[in-house]
Amino acid sequence: MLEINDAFNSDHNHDHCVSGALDNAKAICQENGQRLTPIRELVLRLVWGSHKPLGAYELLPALAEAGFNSAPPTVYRALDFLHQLGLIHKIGSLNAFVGCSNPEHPHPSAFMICTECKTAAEIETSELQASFNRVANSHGFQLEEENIELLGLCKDCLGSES
Amino acid sequence: MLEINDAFNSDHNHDHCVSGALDNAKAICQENGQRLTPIRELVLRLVWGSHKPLGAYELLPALAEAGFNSAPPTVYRALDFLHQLGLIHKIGSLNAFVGCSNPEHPHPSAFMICTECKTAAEIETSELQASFNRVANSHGFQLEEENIELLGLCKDCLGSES
DNA sequence: CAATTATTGTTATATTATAACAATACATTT
DNA sequence: AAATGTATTGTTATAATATAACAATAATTG
Ligand SMILES: [Zn+2]
Ligand SMILES: [Zn+2]
Ligand SMILES: [Zn+2]
Ligand SMILES: [Zn+2]
Repeated sequence: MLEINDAFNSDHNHDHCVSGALDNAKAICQENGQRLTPIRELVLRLVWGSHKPLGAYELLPALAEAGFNSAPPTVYRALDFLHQLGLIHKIGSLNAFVGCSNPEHPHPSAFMICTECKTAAEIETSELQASFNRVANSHGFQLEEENIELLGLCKDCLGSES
Repeated sequence: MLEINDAFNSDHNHDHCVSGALDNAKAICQENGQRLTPIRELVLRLVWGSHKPLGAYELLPALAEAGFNSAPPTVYRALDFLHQLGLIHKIGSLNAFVGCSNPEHPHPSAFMICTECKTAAEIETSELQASFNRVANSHGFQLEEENIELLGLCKDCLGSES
């Protein structure tokens, strides 16, 4: 059962993604005794504005519009906070951030990323996990974190090629 | 048969890695009608100085010492050249580059990376490939490139913990 | 040799990220 | 509520990573 979020389904109700993410964030902050301050919530909303990973500097204008300080440390602090709680992932090859679809269950960062429309869809890795563990174990490597990026063309972009 | 290079074997003869990499580079440049100029060869040697990924700016001093121009574009051009021929990989989460152990056979970038000693050991992904293809196919995704990073502690660093 | 192309040199700038410290807001104790 | 300590945000400066643009040189081709 390989699951994925709805990122590549252009018909999905994205408001559900956002409201779900906000609900998750509130619950997780609660559990961890952390505060989802206005800045943090705004940054989370902005990151969840779409399923396309956003760079830190792309968030600054919206912070300014909302009346907050919009210097880099402000947004990086919020991103670090959200990242540490597992509410967002960082896509290393893009230097960009995207919302986590399932923060209630901590898991590695694993995405299919469309190089055309830039959409990043999170992959459920439980099946892959066995393979990774086998590779690691066979070399005495203690696996602690994973960054998995599958790059290519999503269904929609394949369909609309020249 | 999961294979790996000798990166995590501290006893390995690293001169073999370097000379092999140089031989491969010369052959591949030949086949592709490209020139392994002195700058490009030096950058490749520097990247192969160890199995620890190096940032572009870490290479500049050595370029200067060797009498070359040592401005960023020089090293980025050489890195881009080597990357396009598959002679080196870029580790996205580190913004750093490491030599490819098997450039004769183009393949995705896949590494185990020790967060303690910084060594990056390339993983043979043919077994994982089936899983990745299955995930991609099941979502109509046309897989074109992969960046796989497994982070953790290598055998040696596990053994010498406090 | 002349013309063309590839490579390198050079200067400037764009992009991404963090350090350091001050000011404010929040929480806790009295 | 006032005092205290902690967490968060504001602010300025700078570090680290990467590219744009054009000039100069070297290599290749005709
Ligand atoms: Zn959505
Ligand atoms: Zn996630
Ligand atoms: Zn070696
Ligand atoms: Zn390789």
